[in-house]
Amino acid sequence: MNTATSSAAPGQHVPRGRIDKRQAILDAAFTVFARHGFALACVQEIATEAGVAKPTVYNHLHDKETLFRHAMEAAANRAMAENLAVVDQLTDHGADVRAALDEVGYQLLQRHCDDRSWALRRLLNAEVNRFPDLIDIAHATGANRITQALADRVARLTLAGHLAATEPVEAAEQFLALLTGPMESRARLGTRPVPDRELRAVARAAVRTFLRAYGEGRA
Amino acid sequence: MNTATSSAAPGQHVPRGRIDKRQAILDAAFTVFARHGFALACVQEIATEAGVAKPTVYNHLHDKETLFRHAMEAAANRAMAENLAVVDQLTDHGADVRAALDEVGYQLLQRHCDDRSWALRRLLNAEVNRFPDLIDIAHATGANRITQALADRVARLTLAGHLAATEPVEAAEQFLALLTGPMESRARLGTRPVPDRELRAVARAAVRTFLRAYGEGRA
DNA sequence: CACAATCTGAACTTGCCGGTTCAATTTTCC
DNA sequence: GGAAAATTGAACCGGCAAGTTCAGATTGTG
Repeated sequence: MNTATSSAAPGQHVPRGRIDKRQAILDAAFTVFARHGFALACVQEIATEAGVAKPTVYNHLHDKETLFRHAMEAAANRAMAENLAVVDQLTDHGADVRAALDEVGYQLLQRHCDDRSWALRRLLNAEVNRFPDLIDIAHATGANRITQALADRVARLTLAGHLAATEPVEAAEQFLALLTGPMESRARLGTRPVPDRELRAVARAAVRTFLRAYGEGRA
Repeated sequence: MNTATSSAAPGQHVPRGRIDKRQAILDAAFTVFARHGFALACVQEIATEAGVAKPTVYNHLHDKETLFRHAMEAAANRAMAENLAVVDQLTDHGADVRAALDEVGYQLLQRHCDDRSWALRRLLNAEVNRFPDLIDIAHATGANRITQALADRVARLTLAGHLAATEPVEAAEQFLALLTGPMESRARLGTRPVPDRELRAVARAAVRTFLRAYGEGRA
């Protein structure tokens, strides 16, 4: 396979040959699946969106199901990486815990309210009956991973005397719940863009009650 | 030919005439839609599930879309009523706030983890693109309604000196978030039955941090 | 320039389902 | 008992999309 030649996107013009068609197909597949759902998404539309002919799609990914699986997995991995990067920011700040949590909470909410994030969760919900294994993969590489990473940070903050979290994983779970819970009703399942001001406000509220419950002054 | 008296299930003799076919059709529709999603659910299967012929379905509800809408609306109303009944239990108990919140939280989680509740949320997520108005209706008669009812109870408890919630709606939102948030990862979108013990534990944890943040001792 | 592999556009087969029609039967109501 | 309304089974139409096939265009390589 000569997919090697300049896989790093030399520019814009799509060279009619075989370059990184595969990635383009996966991206287009996620977009179209997000638009119509699995059942009504036709492969022709995916091919068109990717600037590719239909047989080419079937050449790279044998059928619609594997196409869906690979597209979902790629999207989940990307979202997970972004969220982990945000959580890792909680390492340095040791002084002002509230400010650090505010910022991390805000950025987590930004990722949470991204169009592709909403689409990913929507598709997981929608097709859980047809692809039961996908939810295991997504939760393992998704929610659980982030909860654990956040629990690590909480444990460090607790040892440093900045928090009083006796159960780091429980505290992490509840912090995430306080962040994402109030968004469900505001974002209308992703159909309504939430202004940054509102994200900041929700993050502040979440951090406020989190610190009231797990703040330094608590036993 | 007549499908003959008592073709099946001697328990409840099916009165072949027009009785409450409509309700049977709506129930069957929700079941089948939950099973296959809107796109792949065929009306023939709904008719069979309801013990009815296909033209009868189209006789009561003109097409597949209105059938879906009515089925979803009925399911949402039922779920809302059940949740409101639970929240209303928070009226009498004035003494032991923690015990009352524990019980209400547990029962709310039970409703939240019901199969039909999960199916309802799944379908809302899945078909939000095709039925954008459904989410408004569901949220208005669902989440918002319950949040407001709970906020009412919180306000009463605050005035009675049992809580220190300066913002009742925010407190209610966060209480619900603390309850339902940790369930997402545990219930696998409803594909995994969560034992009662776990529901109790999650409710206790939610009430614990809620009372730490909004308990009587707080300002 | 020629060879091999791939990509492309289009047409085709196959299967499924929404929605309708219709004659025969059943139920309800008077 | 009898008429009106509803139900039933079955067949039919129309449309849509998955997946395949095929000849011809394009690309990379020696």
